[in-house]
Amino acid sequence: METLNAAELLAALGHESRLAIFRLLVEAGPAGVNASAIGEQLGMAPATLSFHLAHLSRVGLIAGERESRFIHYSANFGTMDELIAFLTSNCCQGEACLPKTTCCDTTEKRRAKTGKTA
Amino acid sequence: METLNAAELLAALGHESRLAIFRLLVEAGPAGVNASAIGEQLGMAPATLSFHLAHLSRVGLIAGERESRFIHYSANFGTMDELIAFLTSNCCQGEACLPKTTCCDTTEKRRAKTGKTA
DNA sequence: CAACAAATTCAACAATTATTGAATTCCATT
DNA sequence: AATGGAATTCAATAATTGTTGAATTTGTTG
Repeated sequence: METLNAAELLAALGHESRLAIFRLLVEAGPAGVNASAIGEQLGMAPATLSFHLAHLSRVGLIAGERESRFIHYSANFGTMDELIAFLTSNCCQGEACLPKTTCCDTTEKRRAKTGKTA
Repeated sequence: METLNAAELLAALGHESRLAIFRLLVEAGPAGVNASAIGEQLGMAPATLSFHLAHLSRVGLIAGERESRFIHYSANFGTMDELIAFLTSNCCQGEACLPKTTCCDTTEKRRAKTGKTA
């Protein structure tokens, strides 16, 4: 990932409303949440919500899929993955400096659950 | 970490110049880099650079320490750690969805090097 | 097809953020 | 204490981004 692209993703998440939307979708998982339900939970006006959803979609952090009258939005975990990889890459010329990321702890927990080693 | 605080950090990183500064400092490691050297490497005017350094400092992503006439700036890895932890927490109600973060790969590599298991 | 609900788009305005030349502060050296 | 370099602050301006009511599109249902 290039710096310009990563900056776009970070800027998209760097707004309280958009971050709240994204976190909601991350916690909701692949099933997704429809726009009006998001607006209701976060107390956002429809037009404002659409503006932020469009922004997050444009940069590829979320995606919407129409299902009858509703549009279900869900987080794009792959994009998030790439962003975190970019942020932590080439850290400290290979020296240990990020020893306790919860990201890794979470992976540990997942392994403990599933029994898989990779 | 709260959403508001995380959004501030992400917004700080969500600007191409500031992200470039931060990445430079992450790669430089704890030793840090002085302001004019940063400006030279990234081709930024002094006043512009100061503005962005102040922003990154204010939110706690970097810190500057004076050494004679120079001010050495370095990345605050702890803050970065917390941010990544926030972004990846409560993901998908505990289901696996971020299986291949380089963050974790890097931890693996580090363990392979040091021989430590935690 | 008329009525309604979900969601977006539009347009106008408000608010915030970024850039930069000039002035200033801080420190070391002579 | 004067010179000069590192870095910041200031002030004015430029540019971008966010908000929202009203209008519009899209799809469902009576």
